[in-house]
Amino acid sequence: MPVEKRRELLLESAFRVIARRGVDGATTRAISAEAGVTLSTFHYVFESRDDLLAALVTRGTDTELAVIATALGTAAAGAERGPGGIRIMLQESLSGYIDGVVADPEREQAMISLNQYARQTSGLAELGANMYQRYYDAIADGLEVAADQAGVGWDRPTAELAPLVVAATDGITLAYLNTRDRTICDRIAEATVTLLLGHVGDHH
Amino acid sequence: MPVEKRRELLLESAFRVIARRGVDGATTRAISAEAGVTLSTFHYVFESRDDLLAALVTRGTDTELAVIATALGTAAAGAERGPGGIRIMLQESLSGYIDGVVADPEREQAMISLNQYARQTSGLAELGANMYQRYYDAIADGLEVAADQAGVGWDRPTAELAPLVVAATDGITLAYLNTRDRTICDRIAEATVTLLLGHVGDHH
DNA sequence: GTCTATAACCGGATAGAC
DNA sequence: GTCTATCCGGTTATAGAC
Repeated sequence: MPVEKRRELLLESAFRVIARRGVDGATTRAISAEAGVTLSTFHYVFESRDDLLAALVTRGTDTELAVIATALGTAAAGAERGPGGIRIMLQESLSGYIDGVVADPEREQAMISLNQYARQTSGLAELGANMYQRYYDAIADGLEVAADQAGVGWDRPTAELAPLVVAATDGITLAYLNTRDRTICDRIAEATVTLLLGHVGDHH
Repeated sequence: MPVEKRRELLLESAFRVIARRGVDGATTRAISAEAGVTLSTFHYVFESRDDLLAALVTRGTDTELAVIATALGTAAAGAERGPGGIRIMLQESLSGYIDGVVADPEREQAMISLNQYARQTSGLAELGANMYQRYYDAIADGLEVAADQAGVGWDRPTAELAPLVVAATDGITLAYLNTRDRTICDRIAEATVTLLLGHVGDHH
């Protein structure tokens, strides 16, 4: 098997192990076993465990951004004109996010675990800071596009609204992971939608 | 030194080590060194590392609840009558929370690390679920008291509003840890206050 | 109660055969 | 490229002296 393929396989295996047992539970042995290869193969592909984890952190950020972008994109595409269009778009985006969390809570566990690892690992810490800025940018973009589509405007820069959305998704994720109660998540989402609608101006 | 005193000392040391290096970095050696005792003393007081961590998780929840209760209590005590009183009380509670996060981000790192550890440790997982429920209860109580004090009411059960507050604090914490930008936290707090004020009824 | 010393184990990483 | 075998450092936990 070519190195590139093995590399991908190992990254996916590592992510699954992290989802179950956290970053510190993701030993080189556990990852290799999950991928069905031996320890030597691991080290043939990656120089070290740290090497794999760094790759996984950047990859995780990128795929997460792609997910956000498509989620916002499809929701925005279906938006009708007027504030009602924005409302529906926001509702669908957030309930779509909740669907994702409920369908695969372990994925979120893994993302949180990786974020935390990055934050307290020198060399990856700046990357974590960047990660949030990129989330903010992506969401600000989505809000912009959606408003254009609906023919409305925001009463302040979307760069100031985006952090509210990210904070809401973080709050939703932690609420679900800790309580496993979707109703609570739906309430947080509903409140977030109301909040954002309060910042919709008459028209662009 | 009596066992009870050593126990407390070791728990505090463990918390500090976790704040710096995470739960997995909190080895028995590191904790013992931080406390200025040897490994054997550790095992004289605690049966095992797992034993200490379990104790720390429950203790962490309790102290956090106490912090919340007093923060809400003092903020509520100073509240004037009418919706304006509620607004000030909410603003002060949240900006006080942000002050705490900014003053000691590592403490929050430790809380997050412990919460995550509890969630994926069998035997402690249920405790994590309980933890959030207790936060909800404490905050619901605080909202109730504050409304009484201000002579107003909420347009729905405070049990439904409390998760919004917890989600907001989670969002604030993660925003700060990842961006180190207090301005963003203040915006999230301000939005949360506005959101909650939207649920204040005319009077109780 | 607290120490030093050590047993038993697990983790990352490498050597060398194939 | 992938394997088996091994080294080595670090970790939990315990034994036994004081």
